[in-house]
Amino acid sequence: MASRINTKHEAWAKVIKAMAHPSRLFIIEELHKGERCVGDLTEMIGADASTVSKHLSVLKNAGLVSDEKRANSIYYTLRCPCVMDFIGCVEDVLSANAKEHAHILKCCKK
Amino acid sequence: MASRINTKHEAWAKVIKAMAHPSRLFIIEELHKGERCVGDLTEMIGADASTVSKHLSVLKNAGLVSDEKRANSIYYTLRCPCVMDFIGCVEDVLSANAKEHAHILKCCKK
DNA sequence: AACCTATTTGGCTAAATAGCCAAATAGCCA
DNA sequence: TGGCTATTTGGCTATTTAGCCAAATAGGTT
Repeated sequence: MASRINTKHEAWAKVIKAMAHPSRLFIIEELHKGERCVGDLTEMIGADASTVSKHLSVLKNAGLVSDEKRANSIYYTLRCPCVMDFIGCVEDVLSANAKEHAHILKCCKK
Repeated sequence: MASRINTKHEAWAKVIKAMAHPSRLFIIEELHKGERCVGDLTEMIGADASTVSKHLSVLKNAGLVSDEKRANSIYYTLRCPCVMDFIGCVEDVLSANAKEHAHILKCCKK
């Protein structure tokens, strides 16, 4: 049978892949609070400015953020704040994992 | 300043990274409809069984799916169906991208 | 026990990604 | 213009990932 993976799944993956990095999730979380410029984010993340810039360009290419130049800085904005809603679900997954782990420990102790 | 990236962001990234692949998103979508065994998914995806098995183990390690052996097959289940809700938001991002792209084309034509 | 069927693991290669440094660029200000 | 600040790009290396094949494993069945 022909593969049922199609462009739709690839498009989804592109966006989700752009989110799949600790620094980029930090950026998303931070931008959810409000726009930030590259320098601020760089200082908060504590990595090389070029590294942060590249993370921002990954997010921008995926359409997750947009940028605007003002004064002598570039300000980034989260385009679809709904992406942060997803984190709640991710936390559900993590707490389910933690619960299961605790359960396994409990069983083994007996 | 010390980095503000912490374990939280790494844990989030782990889960999201596990989702960030077309085949794995297909699997998630399919499991959202109901449990499926490896053979069924393999046929639908049209890749090597070992490849699909590895995708499933990525999802399982992230805690996104669980498996249960029954008869002579292993059935996989989506543990937190909420992950599919997120796709709606991803679609929002994609349609915002499409809209912007159309807008740019329109501007250039003039 | 020997045999199936279903699934996983190991080994390999090709491709993608993250991060740093150094250099280029862009716009502001003297 | 020349210098300053902020940001991006290029180049490199180390690491991770995807996918295939072949081999191993796990249970059920005869």
